Amino acid sequence: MPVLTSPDIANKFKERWLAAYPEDHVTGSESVPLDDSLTSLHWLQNFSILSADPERPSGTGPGCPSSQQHFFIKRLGFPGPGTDSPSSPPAGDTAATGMPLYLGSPVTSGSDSTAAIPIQPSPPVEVDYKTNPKVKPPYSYASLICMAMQASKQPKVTLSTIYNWITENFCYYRHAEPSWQNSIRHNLSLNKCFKKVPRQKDEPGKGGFWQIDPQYADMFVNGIFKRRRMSASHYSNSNSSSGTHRQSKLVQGYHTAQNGCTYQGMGGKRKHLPLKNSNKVMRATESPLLATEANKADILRGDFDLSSVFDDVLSGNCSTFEDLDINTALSSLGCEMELSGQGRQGRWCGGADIMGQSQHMNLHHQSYNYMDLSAASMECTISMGELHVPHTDPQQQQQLDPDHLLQSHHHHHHHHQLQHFDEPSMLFPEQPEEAILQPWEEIKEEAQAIPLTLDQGFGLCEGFFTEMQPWERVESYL
DNA sequence: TCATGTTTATAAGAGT
DNA sequence: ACTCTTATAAACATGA
Repeated sequence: MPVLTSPDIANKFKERWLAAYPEDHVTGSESVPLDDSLTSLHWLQNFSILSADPERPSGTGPGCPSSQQHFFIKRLGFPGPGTDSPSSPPAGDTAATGMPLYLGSPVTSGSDSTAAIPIQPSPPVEVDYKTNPKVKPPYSYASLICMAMQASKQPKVTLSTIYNWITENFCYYRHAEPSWQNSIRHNLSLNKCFKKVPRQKDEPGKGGFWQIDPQYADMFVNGIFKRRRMSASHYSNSNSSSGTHRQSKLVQGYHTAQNGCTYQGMGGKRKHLPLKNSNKVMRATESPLLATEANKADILRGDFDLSSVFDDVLSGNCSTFEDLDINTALSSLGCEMELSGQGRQGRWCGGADIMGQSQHMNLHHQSYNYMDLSAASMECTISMGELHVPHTDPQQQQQLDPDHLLQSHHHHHHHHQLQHFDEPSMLFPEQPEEAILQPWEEIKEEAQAIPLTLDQGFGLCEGFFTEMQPWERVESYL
């Protein structure tokens, strides 16, 4: 099958989008000046778009994903379903910032990535992280942990589960010296985003369980850690207790509180290769050329830190509106907050596991809507309706290029459909005790965590996109 | 003994 | 220059 490169996809999508929505024609050069926090959500949102496709063949077994799925899995570099191979991430992880979207073996030429989007300065290449032991996945350890937690489908996971998932999905770590496990443990211990759940006394087994600390749920956006570096003005401008509160956490230094959920999920742009093997290990993060590409891709994917936006809004720092299509952001949140009144709760990490793979988690009827999730840091309860900035306001409505519209537009038109978050997040399972799976109920986690399907692994993160309409599907524009 | 978990130290890339 | 963030290494403790 033909494999489309990123520019190909973008261009085709753009063309078809504009054909369908000529009113959305804006100058492509006016990309949104997203700050760094807005450049790191991508892969999972993309992932969500794809995996949210209700018609996507679900039985894509190992090695036989649907074409689209395959493309995106490859494209996103995320360990996909089952044995599908992880491959180049789309600058999702911080560590991926500035990295080539593809690395490794060339796939397609991208020669017809034409005018509209002059990206992809170098031939796209692709890395199959699942089978390529040479390339270190550009995900931070925190992100890896996070992925493993998501993939496990359990509210809490053991260390070995995390190990197993990582080794299963990233060949690099299968062959790497085990020091990376030390780093994983180090991350779990130091990063306050991760919370240890002690094993019950009468429960056999070793070690405790780990989960995302709900207190930091708002730092966990769409399945990845977000840790944007706040500007000084942001700090000073934030006088609401909410904003201040959370920022006070955020600004905790790594050395004073390395734990302060300082991980961005998107990993740092770190090469930092051990001398002993730096010559053989190539981390796919080092193409300055493609940093721009990555940013563009971010925009293309409409990735931004919604929680940060939301936070900004609530803290009265509306400067963000100048940088973001707030409607997009808010819509993306599924944000008519009335949803809480339905007893259905939203969450930052979306998670409508629409395909009903929630057998295990149906026990968890914890109530996390957006407010709940961020209750620790945001004390006001404001209807999102009040926050809507009329997107007829030319000053505030950001000029989106068609690529950006890829995502934002469907939010504009369909955010009302994104209000349903049927599935409680398993990542922040601070539900009433009786609702929590007892540790011993952790079902064969080692065996189960590995061979995940796309949906199983990441349905959790589909929150914003779980109810995509057919027209919303990317492939319909390709 | 080994797996797990905590803590300290250090290095380095990148942002401010 | 300084700070933040992440990676890496290592010492040490604990418990099965």
